[in-house]
Amino acid sequence: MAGGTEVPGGGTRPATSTDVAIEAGVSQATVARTFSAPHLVSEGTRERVSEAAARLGYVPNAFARSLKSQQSNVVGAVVPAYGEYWQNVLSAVTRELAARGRQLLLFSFTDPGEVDDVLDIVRQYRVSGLLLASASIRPDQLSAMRRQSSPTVAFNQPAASGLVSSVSVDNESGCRLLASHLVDQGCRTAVFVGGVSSISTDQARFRGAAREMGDHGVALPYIEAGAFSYDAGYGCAERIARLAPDAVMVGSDEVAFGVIDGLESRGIRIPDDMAVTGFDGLPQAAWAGIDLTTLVQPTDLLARHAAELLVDTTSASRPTDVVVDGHLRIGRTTKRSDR
Amino acid sequence: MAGGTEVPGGGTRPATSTDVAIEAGVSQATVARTFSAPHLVSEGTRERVSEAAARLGYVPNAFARSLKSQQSNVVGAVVPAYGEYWQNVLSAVTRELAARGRQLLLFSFTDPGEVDDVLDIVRQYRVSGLLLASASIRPDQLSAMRRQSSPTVAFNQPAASGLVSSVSVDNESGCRLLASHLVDQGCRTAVFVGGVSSISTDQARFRGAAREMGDHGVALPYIEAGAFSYDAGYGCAERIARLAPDAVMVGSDEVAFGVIDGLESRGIRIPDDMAVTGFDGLPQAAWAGIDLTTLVQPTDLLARHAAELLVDTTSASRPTDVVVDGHLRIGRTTKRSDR
DNA sequence: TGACGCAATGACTACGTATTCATAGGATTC
DNA sequence: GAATCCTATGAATACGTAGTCATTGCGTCA
Repeated sequence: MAGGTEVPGGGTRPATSTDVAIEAGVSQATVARTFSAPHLVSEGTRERVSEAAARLGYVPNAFARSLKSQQSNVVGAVVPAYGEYWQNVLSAVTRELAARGRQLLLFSFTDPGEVDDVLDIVRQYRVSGLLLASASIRPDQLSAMRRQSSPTVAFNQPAASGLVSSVSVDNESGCRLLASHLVDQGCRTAVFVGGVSSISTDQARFRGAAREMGDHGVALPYIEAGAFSYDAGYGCAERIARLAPDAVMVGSDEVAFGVIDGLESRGIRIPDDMAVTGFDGLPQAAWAGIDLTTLVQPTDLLARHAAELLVDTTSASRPTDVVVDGHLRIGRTTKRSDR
Repeated sequence: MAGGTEVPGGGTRPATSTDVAIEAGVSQATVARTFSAPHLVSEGTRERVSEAAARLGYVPNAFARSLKSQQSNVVGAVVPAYGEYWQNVLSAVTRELAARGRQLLLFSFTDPGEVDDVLDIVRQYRVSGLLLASASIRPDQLSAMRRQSSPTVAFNQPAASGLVSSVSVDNESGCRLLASHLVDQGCRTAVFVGGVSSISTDQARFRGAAREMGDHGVALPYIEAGAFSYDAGYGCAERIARLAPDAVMVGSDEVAFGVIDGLESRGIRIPDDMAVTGFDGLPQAAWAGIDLTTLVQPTDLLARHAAELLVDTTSASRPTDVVVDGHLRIGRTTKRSDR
């Protein structure tokens, strides 16, 4: 109920294991054991200590523990500050890590150039694992993590292979599925709208789409939206309209939502005039008003794999690449009513 | 470049300030000062130390620093695991805190009942501030935070007043704005769709809407969706349709998106048959395909206020309640074409 | 009965840093 | 030229915990 110890200033400082020890009439070591290795303490003592601790409002100091035990139970996450997709990933990973007794120290960046500076801060926290959602990172930062034996997992950045583990959806074959579906629907001309062409994921998706389309004799010009955002997609409508393809394959759902609205604002009907596909399987894609055909990433599964790699300390020394299949979601944006 | 010190196991341990001291030929104290109080170190020494540190890949150990200096620079955030709204808030708060040199330790919960357990873990980290997005919390947890002189900020939980600070939008007058707009549009009968009626925010919004409607002689029955989600909103369509009101005021955008789709799936046209309003001003509300009339919360401003309170250590002892006005966003969901 | 083993506990130390105190020069003042 | 002050540095210590080692008490077995 009460808690803390009075301190000159008039405030209080949180109770320490020593305070509890005095209160319970045992040694500090016994208090520590009561919390971190209860089986080494006799029933009666354990009870007495617990009561004293409750009385003082004692909770162990995580910093002191980490310092002494040389491990933190804290996983760092470095993710872009914006983007529907990453918010969902973060949310899923947080849940998985919590289930494994890990805390998440969150860092966000707006510009990939900031990542290296952010990583210097991350390293200060001796994180026991690191989740990375950025491709451009100085190799020495990665090897520093590795030397600390801290598992590092690149999320949906398969290009990071070699130095660190990675977890990602099979972008290429996912796009082949989408392309193949479009061809089945009778698509003869198409366009691919990417977010940022320098991102490896963007490249893999385009590659998959272009190859499948190519196998069916359909050319697939690339249009760069410039960002992975709704607005960027909306702004592509004119360039797309000029090409007047049967289908528009968009590299991400969020951009696709913008593309759809942009096209419709120009009087182009979807799917009758043009079919549209996305990629990611965001919750919004399933909303009845949108009902986008897309490739659904199994986010929970990906998060689970990531969490397992992050918790497994041996994974730092042998980077593993996990690739998971997504599944096709067929919505109204590719259902031609006239065929 | 290189980094760490060889250790029996064959791995390495991160370099310490003592390692750097030896490398640079100075004392550990000087190394510490170079990083935390550079002005106390002479130009030449500072340079020599920095070089040695770079050579060893040294970064200060945040745990040791926090332990010694008795402050952590880490802000805890306890937010619901799901919900579009919270993801946006989290993202905004993260940015604001990063700009103030604070790190975010993230905790999520699925069920409000978990919050108390989560807070026990949070307290272990001696966070220098705590962002709370849950109303139901044991008072002794709050007073424990206060004794630590750690500012605690309830985000959009104005009912938490008294013990902790809070930052929120003016829910009641926001809903009055929406209601007033609907009345202007000729609305004579209406329904309010809440998420979870026990949440104080939900109550405040309903109260504001009901009062304003009452002032104009319009009754406002309350329907509970049961959750703040798209699906919950979608599932309300039948109950709403049965009442056949002119307008549906929904307590949150995410639920409103579901309500709209649910109503349209039953052949109800929006806004011609029913007008719909939301609350929050999520990014999706502005999407052309949705274009929802809603009350836009100034999320960035709210986040800034929260960050400032969290950084200001004096705010722990005198809880402050910040209330900010939202602004009306008028979309197609309330524009009757026939009037 | 003595030797042994096990369970429970206490004394003590180390983790890596920030900070206090002390010290050594060098510059400044009277 | 001595007294004084300031700057730069080092030695030593404490933060709160986990774990190592030593000690005690007690039951077991020969």
